[in-house]
Amino acid sequence: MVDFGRSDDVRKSNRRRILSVLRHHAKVSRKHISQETGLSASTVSAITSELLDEAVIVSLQGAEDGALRRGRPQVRLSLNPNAALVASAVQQLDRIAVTVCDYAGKTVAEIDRPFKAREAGPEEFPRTLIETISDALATLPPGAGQLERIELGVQGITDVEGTAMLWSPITRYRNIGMKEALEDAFGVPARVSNDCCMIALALHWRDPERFADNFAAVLLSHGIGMGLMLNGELVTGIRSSATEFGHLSHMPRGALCRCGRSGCIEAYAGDYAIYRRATNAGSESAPRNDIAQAEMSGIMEAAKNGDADSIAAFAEAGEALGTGLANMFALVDPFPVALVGHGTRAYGFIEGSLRRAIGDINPYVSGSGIEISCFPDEKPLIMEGCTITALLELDEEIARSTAPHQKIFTDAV
Amino acid sequence: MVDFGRSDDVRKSNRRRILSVLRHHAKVSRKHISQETGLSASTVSAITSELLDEAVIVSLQGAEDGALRRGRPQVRLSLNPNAALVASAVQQLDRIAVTVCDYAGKTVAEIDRPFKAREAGPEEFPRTLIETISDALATLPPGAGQLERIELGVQGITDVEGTAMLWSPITRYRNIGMKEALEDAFGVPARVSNDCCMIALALHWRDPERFADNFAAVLLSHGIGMGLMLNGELVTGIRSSATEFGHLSHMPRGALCRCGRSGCIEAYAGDYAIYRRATNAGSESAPRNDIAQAEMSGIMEAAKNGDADSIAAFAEAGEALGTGLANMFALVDPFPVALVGHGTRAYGFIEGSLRRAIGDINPYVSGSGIEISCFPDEKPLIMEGCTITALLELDEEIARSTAPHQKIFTDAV
DNA sequence: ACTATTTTTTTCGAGCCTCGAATTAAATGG
DNA sequence: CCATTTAATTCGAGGCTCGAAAAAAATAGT
Repeated sequence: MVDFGRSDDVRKSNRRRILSVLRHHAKVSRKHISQETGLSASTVSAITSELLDEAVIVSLQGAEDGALRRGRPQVRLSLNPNAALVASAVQQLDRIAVTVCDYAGKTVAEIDRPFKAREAGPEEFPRTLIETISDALATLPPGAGQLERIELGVQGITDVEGTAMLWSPITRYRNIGMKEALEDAFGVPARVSNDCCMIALALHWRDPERFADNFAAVLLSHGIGMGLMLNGELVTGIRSSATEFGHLSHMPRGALCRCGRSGCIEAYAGDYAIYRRATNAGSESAPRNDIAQAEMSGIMEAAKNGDADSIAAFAEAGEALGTGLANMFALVDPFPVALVGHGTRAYGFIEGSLRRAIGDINPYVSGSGIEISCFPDEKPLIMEGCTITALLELDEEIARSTAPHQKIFTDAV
Repeated sequence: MVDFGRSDDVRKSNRRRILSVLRHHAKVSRKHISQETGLSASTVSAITSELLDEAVIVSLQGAEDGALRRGRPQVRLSLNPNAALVASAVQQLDRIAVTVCDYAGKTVAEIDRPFKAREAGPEEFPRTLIETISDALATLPPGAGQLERIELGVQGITDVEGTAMLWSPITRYRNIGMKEALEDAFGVPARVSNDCCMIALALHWRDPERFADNFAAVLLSHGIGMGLMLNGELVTGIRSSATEFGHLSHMPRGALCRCGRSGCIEAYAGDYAIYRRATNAGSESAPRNDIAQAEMSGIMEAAKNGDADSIAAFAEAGEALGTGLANMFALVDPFPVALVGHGTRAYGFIEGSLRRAIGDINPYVSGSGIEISCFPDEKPLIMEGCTITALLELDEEIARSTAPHQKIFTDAV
């Protein structure tokens, strides 16, 4: 329950709703906002003129699209691109990417450069990031808005407050603080989030029909991650970021996981697990962490040519994923699933056993009824998720910052 | 985000907050309410006098407790017991219990009588319930309030709307509608909920320190159930009621579960599973569903005397439960756990392997750090959960029903 | 060219609601 | 019996939303 008592909280809430409409639709008239929110035309008029004064939105003259109709034309309103800038960043095993977007969501600068995470010391993570963001900002023309927020997506575990990478597969260092360094460098709020959570937010934003209030995004990569949305809210841990789907127990006392335990889903479905099984290396053998994409392609090729071990490797991966999903479905009923990352290239070899495991474990669910879609490239999704997160936070802040309404009276006639 | 636009929504919200304070503390002064809610004294005065007019609350004269202090004494306010009645019911395998409480939460009538669920036809479930509630109401003196709500707790799966028992271990019939029959019979809103959810709510209400915003209640009985609270909200399925914790996969292709699948947690930790393992009956043998408490006590006795199979039975149960809990902890970080039901009598035999499994699977969590408490008797908890649910719904309805404030002017002097 | 019509947006007054200040109420202490 | 202290109520100010009326800005028709 929202905690509000005074009546200007009503104004804040209505500002929020109006900004939300503007965030969803590029150009909307006051009329449209009024219909969408259920607020009266007078209220919409009052709030939008406030937002115009604050230069949060702009009104677009002319450029009327569509048939000319009789009557006073609707004035289209839009978020003011120059109201702010947000920086989104993705730090991965081998690359670092930064995107700067304006307040209307358009990308205005992009950098994607190599970064050797394994060889980097703990202080290099924030430092490289600060450098890259600075470089991206330097490319902007002087007229652009001010940077207002930074959002970073990384693999691994972060704390719910978004201050640090508690653990990440891309480095052996723990507890690398990011938030504070970024905030000190740029003087604006920053957060670090789990990549899978960002992917889920991006999908929810991209296709709210399919990825509505309940769905999961599963990242199939060297490891296995999940971003889970339930009731329209991202599920995070109580203290740490993510639903560690990859480390659910699939098979007690089973295959060795790179986390050191046995029988995790990842120990069957991660790249290293598939590689290990396909090369018949024994489920207790140490996970390799330097498997090239070409090697995975080789296994797919072998499977295509009927190699029994390769086929079994993918089948066991599918079974582990399916069992894990079935467990999720037992907890909260079935929901659509997005598979993301390069692991989806082998979807053809995985799907059968995955669906069988879902069906096996939960007979109330026809295994084939689950909607599964694949997105091979995770990076743009992570980036999009970071951007939308930053923008929505900004919207929230703007909605809340309602200065006491002051009318200015002048003596002049 | 709460959807509110008009300013009387503020009043509704503040009514809600004041009612919430009154629900938590038996006798509170306006002063205290003002401090607790942060609302001004004048607002509290206005709203409480409204609530007094509506006879939702009463003001207690005299009966001052504590030291007499200088100054005008605080007037204690309380919820008006006669404002309403709510009926709570628990329908189990062998008994049906009904409790009627007044609006202040005091039990005013109770019935607990035998009911043979296995032999009952589908229509007997609502019918027996209606009879028992009627009988309970008949014992009340005429001055008592009006029945306003009915809340039923049952084992098994219900739909999120609370209309029907979709599946329950106490009967072979599916999809037994309860809500409509009860509403038709008594003319007030009714709901049917999963028993474990009610247990979780009761614990949250009883001991908000220990069972705060994140915890789980696990029912150890013939089957295994879970009520899960995250971020202060009960987790339910998308369509059906409950976190089917008992049917998470513990061991793929493992022991036969009474649900027909293999390897569920319940197939290791339910009474029938412990019995099966202790009697060395083979993990594929059909579950017995008529195991008496005495038989379970016998197994505990045997374990106490060193019987290897009995000890193994409990140890395997603990491992299955621990693995399941570790999976939950991987999803949302560790949280306190309440074990509920007669299965907790064997906690001494279960704890070791349970904690080992938690530690095994999640090394970040010292297995012994998880707070586990036992509540052998589940029935009063289910009942309490039903009552508090009904009362809170009533509070919500009363908070919302703010008639347009009408001052009555009379001509008389 | 000019007026009627249509549609959108703004302005204005009424009605709620909360708050702080002032007032009233109800007790104790000397 | 009056001063003091604390609680509760009353009253006016200010903010907010809403509906009605007015103003603005276009087209349609003569």
